[in-house]
Amino acid sequence: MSGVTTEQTAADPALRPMRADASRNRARLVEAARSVFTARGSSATVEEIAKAADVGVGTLYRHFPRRIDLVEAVYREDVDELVGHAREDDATTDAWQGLVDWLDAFVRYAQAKRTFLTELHEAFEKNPDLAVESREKIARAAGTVLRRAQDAGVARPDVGQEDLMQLVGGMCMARNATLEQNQRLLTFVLDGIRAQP
Amino acid sequence: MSGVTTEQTAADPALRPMRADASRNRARLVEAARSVFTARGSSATVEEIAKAADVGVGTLYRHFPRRIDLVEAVYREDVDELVGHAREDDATTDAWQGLVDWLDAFVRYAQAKRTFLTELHEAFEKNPDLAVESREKIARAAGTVLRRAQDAGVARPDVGQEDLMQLVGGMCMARNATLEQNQRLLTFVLDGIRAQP
DNA sequence: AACTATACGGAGGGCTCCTCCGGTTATGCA
DNA sequence: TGCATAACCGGAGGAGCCCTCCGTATAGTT
Repeated sequence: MSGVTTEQTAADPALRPMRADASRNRARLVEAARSVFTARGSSATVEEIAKAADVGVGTLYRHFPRRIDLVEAVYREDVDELVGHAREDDATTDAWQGLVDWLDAFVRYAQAKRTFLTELHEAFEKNPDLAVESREKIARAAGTVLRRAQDAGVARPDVGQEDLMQLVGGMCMARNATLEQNQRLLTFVLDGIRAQP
Repeated sequence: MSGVTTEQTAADPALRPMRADASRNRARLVEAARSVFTARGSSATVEEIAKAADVGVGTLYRHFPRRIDLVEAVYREDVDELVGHAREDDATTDAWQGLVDWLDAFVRYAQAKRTFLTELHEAFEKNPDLAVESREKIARAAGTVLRRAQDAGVARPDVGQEDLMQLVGGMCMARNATLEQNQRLLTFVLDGIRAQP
């Protein structure tokens, strides 16, 4: 239920808006890919994904010429959704709660990333820009929510966005850590970041 | 030139020593696999490896039932060679030089590991024991060389083996770091560890 | 030297990624 | 609205790769 987005492939400049069915199918394909990758991991096949999206393999390959492009598309959506969280609650919610919510989203994102990490690593290998672009996007988002909390006086001013990423990112990268463990650890980090009255 | 080792698969207990040609072919296969994986990365095929070892694919599959088993074998050899370095220079060489040499070997090992990291991650995924066993082996070796240097009074006594691993391991995991950069960083770490007179 | 257990080799099966092209559908214009 | 055409859909099939099977060759033993 993410609305009808008339997005188009990043390659061609907007000569024409994508046809309605094409953009709908593209969205369904990414959604299906996320679902199948999460369920079957590395052994997910493109036929499976096409079937889950109610689409032929030909259509799939029109949108995503190589299997790895699907992985990339899913990952890009995940990253965009994560950084989107940082923009939404601009003035509506509490600054501290905004930080808490965003870090929680980050932990969930990192956890989800681990379910198809082998595929993702291959994507990074094939397209190094993907890694640096995503890292920058996320760093900017982290900076936004952190600075907002600091400006409101609820977060310690001597914590940098890099510190935050290092702390939380490293935490999530550790093997055999469950979502619950990471969320528990996150509360410790948050206690450490909160401004002392 | 590693000598004729009459090793056998880890699975079956020693009912009989491996036949000479079999053990020779096994060694050649691992050697060929290392070479081909290093050269072609993820796109290395088993046919290529068999040809490089002057052996048929049937023979390859007798020794390594699945492609991933080859990756595992190469990795195990690399780890064993690394921890071997820690034992060789027991009383022959200087304790400090022993530590330096071993850490240098470690950096080289980590660098080599990155050339086929996608494959390796899959191997860890399939066989989690491989990761923990290797980590323990390496940790023990690190402890050995470190303690020896500390007993000789040339390394600070307040540095733990875990600190060492965290420091050097984390350093090597960073993306786009060259062997030279890491070796430079290693000199800083060594300066920090050396006992102050 | 003969015998037997063990290993070798490579043709072929099955699966997966990806391509190609005839049929179908959406969009712009009269 | 109705038509022309450009864009899109679908699935059969090619190519390549992992892995199996079984007849042949060889090392080790008596």
